[in-house]
Amino acid sequence: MSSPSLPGTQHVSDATLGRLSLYLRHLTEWQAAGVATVSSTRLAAAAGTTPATLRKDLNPLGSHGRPGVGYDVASLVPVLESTLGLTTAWRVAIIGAGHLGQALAGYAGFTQRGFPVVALLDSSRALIGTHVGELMVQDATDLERVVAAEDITMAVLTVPGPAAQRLVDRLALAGVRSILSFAPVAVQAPDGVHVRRVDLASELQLLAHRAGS
Amino acid sequence: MSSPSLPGTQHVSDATLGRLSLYLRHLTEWQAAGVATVSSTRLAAAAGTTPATLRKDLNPLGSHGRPGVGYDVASLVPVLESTLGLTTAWRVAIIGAGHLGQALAGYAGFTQRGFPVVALLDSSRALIGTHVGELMVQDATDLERVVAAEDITMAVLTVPGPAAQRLVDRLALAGVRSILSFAPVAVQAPDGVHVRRVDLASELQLLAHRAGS
DNA sequence: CCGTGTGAATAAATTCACAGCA
DNA sequence: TGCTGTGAATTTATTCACACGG
Repeated sequence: MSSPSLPGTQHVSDATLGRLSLYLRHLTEWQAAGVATVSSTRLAAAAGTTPATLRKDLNPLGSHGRPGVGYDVASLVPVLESTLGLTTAWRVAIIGAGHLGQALAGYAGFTQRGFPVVALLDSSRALIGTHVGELMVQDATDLERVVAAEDITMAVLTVPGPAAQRLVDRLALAGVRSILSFAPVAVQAPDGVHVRRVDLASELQLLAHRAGS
Repeated sequence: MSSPSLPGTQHVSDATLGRLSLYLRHLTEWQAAGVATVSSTRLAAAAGTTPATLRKDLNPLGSHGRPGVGYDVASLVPVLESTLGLTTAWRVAIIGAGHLGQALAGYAGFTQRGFPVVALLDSSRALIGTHVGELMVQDATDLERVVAAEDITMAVLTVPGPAAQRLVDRLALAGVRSILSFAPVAVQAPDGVHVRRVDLASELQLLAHRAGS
């Protein structure tokens, strides 16, 4: 499945990407506050990691730090944005307008960080046609039409486990290649379609284990 | 009931725990369906991992599989529940009654999997006193009193980044040792207090990167 | 002096391979 | 024959240590 790294596109691991996202968040904050340079020690502390890890993370993106000074904030921000794929205009659809789906539709964090939610779908008669914030819940039967009409490039699945696989199949067929699923089941997707799973109850169980030991 | 009499709790990694949670989910489903035994191949497929990894995951929990047959479902379920800390009665408070907090308060998945939400707090005058499902939003100023009165053992933080650290400090001081934070900032906690961070926008950025490469 | 960039060392997680039991 | 349990090998991630530039 993994294609050899194309010239210019160094491989960046998932663990690293998660941290890059945090780095970017702090850098934009500091950029707005007028901070010009930042040392690896300071940025690492803000992101909850170590200076060594941070430098390793930033290394494959090119040299944007000056010895004795630190990293140039203004120079680093666009590089991170580009690496994280924020140069493309993403358009997100949320499938499943239950509690979680409605909340994510109204969650300002998504839009703020470059992922505007432009459609909300559900299969329940009771929900279709109702309004959640500025969005109207659309019929999940029309998934393919909505994806095309709204130019959806990313989907968030907040549906019960059993419904997830079928929706992933339909989304993939409709051309959506990035899917974030909250369903607590493993799903399969064709090559080129990326599914990432977040299991909230699982996170609580992990905490429960640690507290018990 | 029969807690594993092995005195030393073997170390189980975070990566493994995340998978154990998924295994448990499928096992309870199959147990209800009357399935008696399951092979590592089948369970691994359902959880989206490999048989070898699954056997390694289950190994430190003791031998519950029989060669040539597979794992005994009824025997494995309680072991996983015990390992994941589901034998204690957890009581969850959600701090922050914004979109995300309200959704999680009404999210059935938490209660279903052993983590009932029994309190919802916020600092906004406009929200205090309003009802979300069966819960009334309480004043975050009273955090310490609510933790004691409701016997809170776990907290979910759905507050803006800048507010997170202060609340972690107060929760730790009030005796809460397990915290799940949705704030996109690193927080520090004293020894014995576990904080796990989930950054939803970060998950989308990870997908965005993969799609761009 | 600081603080970056990076090779070397260490630690962790995953995969392989196979002996042995039902 | 099928499938577990587990040591060994491999891949991946993190930490250490230090040469070199401002």
